[in-house]
Amino acid sequence: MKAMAIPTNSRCSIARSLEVLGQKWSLLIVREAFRGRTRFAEFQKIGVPTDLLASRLESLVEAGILARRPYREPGQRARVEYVLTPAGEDLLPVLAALSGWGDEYRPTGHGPATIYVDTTDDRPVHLAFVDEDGHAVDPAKVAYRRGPGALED
Amino acid sequence: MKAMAIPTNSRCSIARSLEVLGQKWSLLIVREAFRGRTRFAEFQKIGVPTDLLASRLESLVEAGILARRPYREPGQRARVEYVLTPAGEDLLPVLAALSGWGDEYRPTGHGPATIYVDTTDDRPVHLAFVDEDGHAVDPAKVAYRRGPGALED
DNA sequence: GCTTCATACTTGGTAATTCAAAGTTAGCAA
DNA sequence: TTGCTAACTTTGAATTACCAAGTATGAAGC
Repeated sequence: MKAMAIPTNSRCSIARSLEVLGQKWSLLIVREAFRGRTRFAEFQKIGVPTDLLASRLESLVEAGILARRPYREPGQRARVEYVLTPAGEDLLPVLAALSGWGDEYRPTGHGPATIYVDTTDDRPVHLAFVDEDGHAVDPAKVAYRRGPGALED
Repeated sequence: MKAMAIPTNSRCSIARSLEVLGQKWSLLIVREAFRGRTRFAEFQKIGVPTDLLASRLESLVEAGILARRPYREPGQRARVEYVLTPAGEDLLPVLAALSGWGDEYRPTGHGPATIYVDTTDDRPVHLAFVDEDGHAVDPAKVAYRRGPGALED
């Protein structure tokens, strides 16, 4: 139970997100959480060393991405499992962006291992930039600009 | 000039993307490239140690995200700079997803440092899941599913 | 020709992080 | 009291990151 505080000092929201998510295994643990995994032993299957898994779960809980939830199997002692919080659920676009890019530029030849669907009708959806009316815009026309919170440099 | 090969072995496209992008500083270097930075000395300003910067630039070039381009300032020797390739440009959704999440869940109180705009009319855009007709769908209804390239487990 | 300068890296030493494997803890059951 | 299981800790070696200093290249000025 060591400190492990994650400082939040950058003006850049990408850098701040990466303070939590940029550590090795963090996003893969979140991915497993989206796949319905909740328990230490289940997360372990992705190959993360157990000491790091314990440390990353602690960071993700501290960052509000996962929440500890007690559970008890019949005839077993009480234990804890880890479930996505709303902040964790909102990481789905990050995973979708990474998998979309990986499918396009680092393909395996087996097709995508993950797809994203609208659960109301099971139709596939994908990430896109949309305008204020909710209509997709040409991604080639989208640019990165400085916002109100940007510093000079 | 050492080897630095990046293996691509995972069936998961998120893991494959992270083989390149998950290394420390990689995504921040890409972010700077989107801000128009191209030169070693410019990238250095974000605080990355020079040995890592050299190593990351090499990885990003090897991954096809950046390309080396010779240039020459008047009265100076020929040098190289680093520009985004199409594969690199297509990382914009990854940055947008990370900054969107960071703005919401790790805010600074100064407003977003980065916004994304449609360059045809300068109107703000944001990332969303869209259906095949290009219409935004409720993000709470989107789920992660296994695709054709997934392995059993 | 020799020195100076700027940019783009290397190198060397140290600190921090990651890894694999083994050990620990807590409570339940036989 | 012993064994069992899931969830961690600990240990020590390997890798990676960090910082400061140094090197390489070629143009320009003297």
